[in-house]
Amino acid sequence: MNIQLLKVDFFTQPTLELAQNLLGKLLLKETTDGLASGWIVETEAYIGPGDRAAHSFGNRRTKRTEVMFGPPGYVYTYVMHTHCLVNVVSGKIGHPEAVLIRAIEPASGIELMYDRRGHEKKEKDLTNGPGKLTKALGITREDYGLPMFEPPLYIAEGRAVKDVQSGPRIGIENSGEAKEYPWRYWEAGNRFVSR
DNA sequence: ATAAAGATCATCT
DNA sequence: GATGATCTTTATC
Repeated sequence: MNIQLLKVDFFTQPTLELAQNLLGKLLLKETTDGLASGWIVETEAYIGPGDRAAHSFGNRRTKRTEVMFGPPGYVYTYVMHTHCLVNVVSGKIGHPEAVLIRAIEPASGIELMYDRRGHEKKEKDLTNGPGKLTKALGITREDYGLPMFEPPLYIAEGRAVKDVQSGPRIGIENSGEAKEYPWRYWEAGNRFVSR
């Protein structure tokens, strides 16, 4: 496989466009155990200032959301229920926007994923959810703030996506009107998409 | 006061 | 049984 890392300016496009263009891209993570990667098949956009569902809502700037205010192309990891979630920071400096990676399709290092997730599981269950893919790839809060265009955690050119669908996001029922925003994108027909 | 970390409970598989 | 942009508690500044 010829891995072609994405250029830095790929991340400078508008968040909603980036969320769509990330589909089909290859997400890679290198650890001491080896390399694991997968194609991104599902994403969600979070635009801080006007998005109640975002941690950076209302330009709330803290040490925790700090990375989202910085330049795009960086990793924003968040721990929830002992599970870890990954985001790709987007928007220019001062704009707390990010794209949540909800699901990927295993590409390489699959054995590694089975070791982390459990050999009895089906391939589909390895990465079809935010908390799942982070565990499968070995992404932890330690990866917070790392650049997404160089090892050990980075994104490269992947496959062309046939059809992109969009719709309301998931798991943010208590976010008021923001829950209606169709900022969730996924590859149509891909079985690795959650739900 | 703010941030990080661990837990609980409803929902889906 | 597993998962999840939450919630509560404790640690740090």
